[in-house]
Amino acid sequence: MGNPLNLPFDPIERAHENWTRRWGASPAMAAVTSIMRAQQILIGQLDNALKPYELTFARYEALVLLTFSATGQVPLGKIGERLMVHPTSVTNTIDRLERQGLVRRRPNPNDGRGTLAEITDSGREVVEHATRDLLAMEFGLDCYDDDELWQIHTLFAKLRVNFGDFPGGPDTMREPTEK
Amino acid sequence: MGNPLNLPFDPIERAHENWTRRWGASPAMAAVTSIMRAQQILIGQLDNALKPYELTFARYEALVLLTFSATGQVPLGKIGERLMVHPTSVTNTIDRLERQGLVRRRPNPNDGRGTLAEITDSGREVVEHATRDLLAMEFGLDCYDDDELWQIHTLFAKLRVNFGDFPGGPDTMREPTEK
DNA sequence: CCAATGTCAGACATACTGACATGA
DNA sequence: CTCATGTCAGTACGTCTGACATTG
Repeated sequence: MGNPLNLPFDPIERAHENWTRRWGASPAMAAVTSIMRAQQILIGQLDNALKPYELTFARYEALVLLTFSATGQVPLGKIGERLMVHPTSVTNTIDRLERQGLVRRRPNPNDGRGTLAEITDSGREVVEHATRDLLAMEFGLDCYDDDELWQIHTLFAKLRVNFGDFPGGPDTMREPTEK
Repeated sequence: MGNPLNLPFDPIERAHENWTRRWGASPAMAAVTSIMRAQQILIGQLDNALKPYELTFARYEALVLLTFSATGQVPLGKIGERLMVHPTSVTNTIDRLERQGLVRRRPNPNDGRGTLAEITDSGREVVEHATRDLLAMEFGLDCYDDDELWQIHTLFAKLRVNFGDFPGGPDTMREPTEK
């Protein structure tokens, strides 16, 4: 349901009221539901904006990652790590990008087991255009000012640290310490 | 990838640095990526907690909605509306719940075209247990205090209003006005 | 021998499209 | 007649598991 609901009321608020009546207030429940819907809205907006390029947001992210590398080549394993996706998903994503001619597979010269994904000229071109489009729509977050966007980022960094994505602390977090 | 990444650095922060170097700072890009990862983490935690009951979070939500109804019956269309999912997804969800014996389909006596989903006794039992488990883990958001949870809810209500889910304004939003 | 890399097959969840039967 | 409700078939995408060949 990547379409606006157009309801006369807030379905999440409504659910939370019923919930409270039954099991007691749970701000966590309300928050989780909000996050789920937000993600659903955003992925819909992004995939829609990328449709002209026959990209999904996942494939777009992979392409962008490749342009960040000096050589335009990245081992598949590292792609999965950086994009936080499963190895088999990487295989799948690169398969599609390769079929579209945006990426090429190459044997990794430094590791006979490994494979590199290399972005093609066509891939670089597509990334530039797609990025312009996404920036123009502010990634679907145009209703927020920079302060709020930063708030979101900070808020969820906490969740990711708590989950174990990365250690947190002054070295990996943005909050400037004395340094 | 519903597992902790265990990286020595924050991959999102890293991506944002590269991004900034290439296209200029985009807090929206950082925020979107954070939201995506947060959702991925949460859905993993929730589905994991619900595994003993052979439920996904989506199916759990449907069950909860049914318990909110006085009669335990809700038309399929209304389920889709409240849970913000596609009609065909509702059919699918109810199919599975029915196969599990947690829900029964009944013809809608008030509308010959329609179908009601009715929760079974077994379904009610499962919801109670599952809910206890989810509350115990605070829906995966145990790293936040009530203030932060409320902040999340408010922040994303803005996005949902902006997208067109519901009108917003004092009647549908929590922010108390003079009334 | 053990560990890591990537692929493949298969299962599952969700979303969406288009077509359809039924009934309001 | 038109519109709404729900189902079905088919497609796409992403996740995950388990098995596997290859190489470090």
